[in-house]
Amino acid sequence: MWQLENIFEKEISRPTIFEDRNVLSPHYIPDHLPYREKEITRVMKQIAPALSQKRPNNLFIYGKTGVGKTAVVKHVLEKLEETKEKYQASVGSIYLNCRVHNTRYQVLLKLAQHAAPEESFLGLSSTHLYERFLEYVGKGVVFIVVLDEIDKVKDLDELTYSLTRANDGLAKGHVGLIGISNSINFKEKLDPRSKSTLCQDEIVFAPYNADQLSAILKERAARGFKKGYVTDGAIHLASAYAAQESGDARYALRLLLKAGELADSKGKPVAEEYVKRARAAVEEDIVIELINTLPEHQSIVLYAIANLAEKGSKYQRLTENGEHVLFSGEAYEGYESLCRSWRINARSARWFREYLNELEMMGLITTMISGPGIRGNTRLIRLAFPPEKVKAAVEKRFA
DNA sequence: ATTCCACAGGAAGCGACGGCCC
DNA sequence: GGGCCGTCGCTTCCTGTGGAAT
Repeated sequence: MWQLENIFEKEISRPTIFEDRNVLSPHYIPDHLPYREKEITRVMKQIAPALSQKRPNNLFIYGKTGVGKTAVVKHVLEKLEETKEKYQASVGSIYLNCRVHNTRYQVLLKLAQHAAPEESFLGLSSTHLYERFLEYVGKGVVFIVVLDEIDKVKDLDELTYSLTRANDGLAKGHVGLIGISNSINFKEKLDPRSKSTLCQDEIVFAPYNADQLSAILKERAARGFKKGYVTDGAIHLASAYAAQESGDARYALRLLLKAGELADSKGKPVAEEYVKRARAAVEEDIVIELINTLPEHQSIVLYAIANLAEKGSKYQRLTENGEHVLFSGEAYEGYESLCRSWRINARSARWFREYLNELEMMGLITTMISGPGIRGNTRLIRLAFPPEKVKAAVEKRFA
């Protein structure tokens, strides 16, 4: 008992270089969003009519991950809530992430629950939920619905239809829709009608460049770490890395946080070397995550390749720069025997080739076609990451 | 030049599954 | 709730390709 308490106390009282770790978390929404002033005003303009009980415009927001789409919209919603208090406007809003609520029913359920928080909607049809929501809006409320990752909704056409139809059927009150997505091609798949209602206005968020990322990181670092515990060099390096990776601020923050953790365990300020190590660590986290979500047979194929790459074989060749490569035929044999020992039915060779293509697309392996010097027309496979790490990740998944 | 090898990847088809329609 | 249709994941079959062996 005593020991346990002491460990807790020790952990708590241990000196740390962090001032407030939350500021560095990807979920944190800062009050100030640098380089997004234009976007903020545009979003505000679209929904401003709501404050004078008029119908707001629907809006579609597009941009790659980590460019501040969600942060901007959440920020605007907060401002909207503040302002409505002041003007006593009858305005409501809800933010939903469609990865969690990915059907028409689930979205409508959240809307109904928002409309009548004390009621239970267990076992009710989506029509009923919809009616309940309309009843609420019909009292003269202007309601803003934000659907983040809107491309994840399975029956989006039906959902947008319901929500826009609400406007036609109501004498008082309006519904405004804001859709957020990181894939622009997805809207081409939409029914033309939902496309035209949803995309009344569009905003495209551009990726951040290295200087902008640097400024963002600096601002966060100033609040996340204790004074003087982050070097400018570290910040510049982290932003440079992230700028290469499609200007993703979330990635930049992840790097900084990881570098912070590494430095913290040594009680040293965050310097460039920690950022470098953080990049490797973050990269590894991402790869492990990727392997964890791989379909069963793809992970077995990967494991088989790692196995062969590790222990080598008679067919194994070396490229000019001395790296190990495998023949696809032999990799298939390895996969087959692995399946046998794990008592799993192996897929056909044809499908195996398809798996190879997918693994290559995910960057877990690289392949090249055999040139002169090798009999036949085959692919040479090379693992993109150290075999031990790949094997460990697969084993963890399989256990 | 011809045949053989060791595959790549397209085409067709098959069974299971999910959604939709009456 | 049963019939139908589209799609997914997969197998089987097949033609193509590029270099090696003869």
